[in-house]
Amino acid sequence: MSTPRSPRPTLAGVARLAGVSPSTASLAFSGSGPVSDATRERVLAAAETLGYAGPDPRAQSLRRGRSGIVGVVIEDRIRDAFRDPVTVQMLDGLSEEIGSIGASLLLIPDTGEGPADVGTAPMDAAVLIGCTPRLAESLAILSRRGIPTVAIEADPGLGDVGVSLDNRQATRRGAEHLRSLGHTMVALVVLPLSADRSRSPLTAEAERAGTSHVARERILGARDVYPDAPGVVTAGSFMEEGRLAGLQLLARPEDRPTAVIAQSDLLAAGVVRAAEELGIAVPQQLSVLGFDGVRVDGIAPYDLTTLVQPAVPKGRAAGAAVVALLTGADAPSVAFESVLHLGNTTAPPAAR
Amino acid sequence: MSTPRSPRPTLAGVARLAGVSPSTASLAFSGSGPVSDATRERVLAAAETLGYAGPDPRAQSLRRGRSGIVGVVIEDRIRDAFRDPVTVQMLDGLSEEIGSIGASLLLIPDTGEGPADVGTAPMDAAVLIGCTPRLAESLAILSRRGIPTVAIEADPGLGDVGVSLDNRQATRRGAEHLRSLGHTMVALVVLPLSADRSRSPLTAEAERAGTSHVARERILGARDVYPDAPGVVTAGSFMEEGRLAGLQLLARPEDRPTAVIAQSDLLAAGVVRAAEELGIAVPQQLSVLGFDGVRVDGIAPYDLTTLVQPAVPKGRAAGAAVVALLTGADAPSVAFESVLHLGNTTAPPAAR
DNA sequence: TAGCCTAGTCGAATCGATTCGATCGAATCG
DNA sequence: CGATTCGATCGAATCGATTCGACTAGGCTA
Repeated sequence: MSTPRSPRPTLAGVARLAGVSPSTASLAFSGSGPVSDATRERVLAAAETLGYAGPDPRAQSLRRGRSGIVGVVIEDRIRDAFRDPVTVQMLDGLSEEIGSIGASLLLIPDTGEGPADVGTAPMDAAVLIGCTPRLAESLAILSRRGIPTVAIEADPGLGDVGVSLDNRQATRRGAEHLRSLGHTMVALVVLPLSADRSRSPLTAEAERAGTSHVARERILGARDVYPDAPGVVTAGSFMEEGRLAGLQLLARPEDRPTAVIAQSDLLAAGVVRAAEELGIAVPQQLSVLGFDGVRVDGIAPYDLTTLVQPAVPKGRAAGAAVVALLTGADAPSVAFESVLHLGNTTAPPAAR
Repeated sequence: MSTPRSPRPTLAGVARLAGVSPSTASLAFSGSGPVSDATRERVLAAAETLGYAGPDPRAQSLRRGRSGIVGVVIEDRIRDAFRDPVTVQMLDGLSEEIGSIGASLLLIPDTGEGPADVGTAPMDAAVLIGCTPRLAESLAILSRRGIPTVAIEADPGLGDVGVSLDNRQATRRGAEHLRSLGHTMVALVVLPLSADRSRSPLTAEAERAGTSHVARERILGARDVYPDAPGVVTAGSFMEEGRLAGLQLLARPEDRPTAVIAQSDLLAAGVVRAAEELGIAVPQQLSVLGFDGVRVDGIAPYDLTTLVQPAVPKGRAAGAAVVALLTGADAPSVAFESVLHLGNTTAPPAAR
């Protein structure tokens, strides 16, 4: 009659109804202390009566000093970040791993302006994916906030823990494969080198000015074998970009390469399509090498020769590092290796 | 000397150093009250000295009763959910819209078991994407927690606000287009009908047992025009699935359809590829109709005839609904309409 | 010069749970 | 049978900020 019932029941209310103290009620819910079965059931029954849905996570995270949230800093537009299957697979591995401690992922688009989420979002740890533009700034903010960070394929040394891939070495291995087949005229199809994503020829200048660690390393690996290979910089890791690059590289028969090293499978698939369009047989007249080893949707019946990187394990490793950082365990950086998968898109160059 | 400096500075510490009360310091940070410039600067300087990175979001959300987090309930595996470009685009629109109130997205994989995140994750509101299997249960949990929900393309009536699409009508319009071109032998390539995703012929039984609202509606739309069209149920919205379905449908020349209604652009693109492989010319010998109108990567130079749905606006609408729910404004359900885009993958059937 | 208003600041209560140490009764042990 | 121990429960402090009402000077009006 007199008590105006509060909109949401609280643990205190449940405790009162059950005739126990709030501390006991808390114990009954968390199961982390000795509580008699009778009491626990009384508390649970009271909760049922009141429609109490469990402890408020906000209060929990204040008191516990932990929110169960891991931030993932991605480039500004979700739709761009998630078009890359490797990113998605990593996220999947990451989610799986941190799920084991009951944490979940908060998406933090790293737009320069706006409500600077990197600075204000609640999280226990953050994972940064190497390709974000403002990586260093974001890291600075996070470190000031005292939030541990894991950096995936960023420049070495960034973040509390790094997860890296043998981009250069792997590409070199792929290039060596092409060389061993006898290719001498090889062209590169390169991932975006910097934040302003625009299509352009791969010039020495563009190469120097590039900020994408991954793209640079993969160029270097190719250059280890083919120091003078020309190339095209794309505007993103999409089949369509690969196709455009392919059309451009294959346009003039007189200086047409006999092999293309693409920096991603999507780009490679696009090059294959361009070749199809131009009536160039793959692999007889053109070899195409990819990178990633994701099941590219829509390239069947080809089986891309590519450098298979362990995308899901990479994500899992990042997740494990997060868990380690949060539990105070040792969190060593990890380096992953790619494996050359020999598909049917590479072959010796056509005899001329 | 005597005060063991606490690991992380707090607002109270900053206030003490600045010689003001905590309340004033809070005002200085949030800017929501009258504070003299001199004081504000003193507080900011003190924060700088102490390395204070701003109010703790955990405490803020407890006090404010709001966390700035919007949950997105997706199917269990991130890598599956995000392979669908429509989902990703919706997410993008959603993120954009809720970003306007400084909220960000928490990914909640809806696995049946495990730490039931739907029940424990902190969030101010939740968005459910229609295709999740345990939709009803999740909604029940959320409602008990008092968390407002927005359901995208779920069965009508679910969630506090619904965002829907004219799946049936749109498909009907597409089918009518095919009929007007003169097609009589039409086959369907259908999205997964239920949680157990397996390839199978589209039987009346499978159709009845289906739980996917979207797939069912799109079938009904096609049936409005072609009541007896045969079909194939795929295991997911992927090109490869479309290709497999296409190979199957087009295998025997004697009962080969002259047109295929695919329930997504990816499936449609796969059907086109299958036709290419079999030497069937599109659109001369086979018309293909898609759904979604996403820029399918890797289908160029075709321009798919498809029902363009406003994916990003759908996400934005969901975001706007969330904002409305949180600000107490009116949050009406929204229905979106698709537009038939006439590309170059449909044409009159070949004269025989 | 009395009266009033306003900008600036402060105190104290509050958000909802967790957790440590204390308490109390009963059971066990010698 | 007294002392010890253990299990169950409770009190009270605490996590870190926000916010409402109260209070104090000045400045302004009449």
